[in-house]
Amino acid sequence: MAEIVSGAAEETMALRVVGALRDDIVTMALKPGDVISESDIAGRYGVSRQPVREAFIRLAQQGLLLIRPKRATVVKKISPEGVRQSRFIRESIEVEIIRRLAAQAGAESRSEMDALITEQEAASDADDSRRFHTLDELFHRTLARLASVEYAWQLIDDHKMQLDRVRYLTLGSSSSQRAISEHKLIVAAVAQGDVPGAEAAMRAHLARAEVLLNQTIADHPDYFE
Amino acid sequence: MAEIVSGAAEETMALRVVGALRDDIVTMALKPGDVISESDIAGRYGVSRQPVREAFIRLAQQGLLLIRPKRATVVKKISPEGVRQSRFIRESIEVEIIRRLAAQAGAESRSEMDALITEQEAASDADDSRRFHTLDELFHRTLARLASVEYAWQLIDDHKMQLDRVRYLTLGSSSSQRAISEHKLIVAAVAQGDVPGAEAAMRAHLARAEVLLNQTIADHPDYFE
DNA sequence: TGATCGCATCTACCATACAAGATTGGAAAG
DNA sequence: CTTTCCAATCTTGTATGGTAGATGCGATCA
Repeated sequence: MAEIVSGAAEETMALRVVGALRDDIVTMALKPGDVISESDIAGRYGVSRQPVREAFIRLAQQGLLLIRPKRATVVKKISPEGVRQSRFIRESIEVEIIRRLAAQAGAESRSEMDALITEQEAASDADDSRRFHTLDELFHRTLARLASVEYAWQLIDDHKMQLDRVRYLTLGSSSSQRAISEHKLIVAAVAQGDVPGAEAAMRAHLARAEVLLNQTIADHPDYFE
Repeated sequence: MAEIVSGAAEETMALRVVGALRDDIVTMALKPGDVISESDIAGRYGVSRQPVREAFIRLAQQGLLLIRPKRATVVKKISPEGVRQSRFIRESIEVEIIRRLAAQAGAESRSEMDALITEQEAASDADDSRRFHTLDELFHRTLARLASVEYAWQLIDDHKMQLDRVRYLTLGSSSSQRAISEHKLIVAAVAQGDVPGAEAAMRAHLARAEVLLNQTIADHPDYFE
């Protein structure tokens, strides 16, 4: 557990603690079920309990911590049902986004999407999974922006952290190639104005995660409820 | 601004303050743009600044308050774009819900929906707009439950408060009759397994809110950004 | 041996004091 | 009269002490 990066130039101590803890949780440095306390974290980061407490409240609202009053605060275990429903929300919104994109079909949109896919291929060839993850994130966000619903994307960003924890556990399984080919299918359908095709491609792309989820649960049963 | 209802048996002071403030904001007792402070609310409710501060953090994360560090805390003005995008999210999810319901079509589901609509008609005849609002809420939540995505409904419940503020401003305009007939159309389409029909009916039902929004902005321009 | 009670020791919750940035008003200078 | 500047007084941020509830372990008693 490293020191807080003071160079981050965050506004307040509380926000610094929020960022540090969130990173530790998403990257599994703090594992689901781990028990932490205000005093513990406060001492570890060299701040008082007050900003830590506020950080706990924020992270609890985001579903990463579970505050049990007068008892303890624990890193929330991953709820398989919650993951599925978060995925349902994301799928619902992305399908709607794709439908809009396919309907309005911009030429400059096509080139922008193509450029991102090219970058993803480069990252995949270099086995840079971290960069690939970032680009995949950007790909979906770009779809939202092109459909003029970028704000909506921000709204569901919180729930996405649950999915990120699962994704981190599945980092080694190189399914990048399949993801790229699926992205190509989506872009191609959008370019042709093929609404049902684009919708089906997007559903298939997102549905593949279900397999990974079940496998992850089998690999790390104590991280899930 | 009434006293905190101590009979509510809430867990902590902070949660009591959260509930009280949220009600005041949604019911426009605290208007968009109003400036409040921790000391102010603390004195008003007879508690210290600490639980009030935690309440502010929670409400800020839910988008109802805007904390400007070292300056002040204000009731966030309603963002028309935010309302539209929240509605986009809700529409995306509800369309997906209706699609699933229409596909699996349960007989007991039909009777449950019919019962709710009957109650709504009674509330509308009695001009009980508050009860009608509650029943309308229940109707949509029931749809989610019948589609086995009730947890997803909880996830989007936070964003719904933005819409509730707008809805509160449009309470007088008796559009209950139209809402009921629209609900009937949805249920009928679901019962017949008419997927496109159910989808179209749901979109129309939700789209009508856009008209109300524009009218509301015209009526209360200083409540919006 | 086994069960029950009590106390030491955790926890999060709340109150209070202090710190530091931001605002606002008026006074002073032009 | 206008402009500038400073200080009183707001605001939120942080630190710390005390409180009540929950837990766990050990002593005591049946």
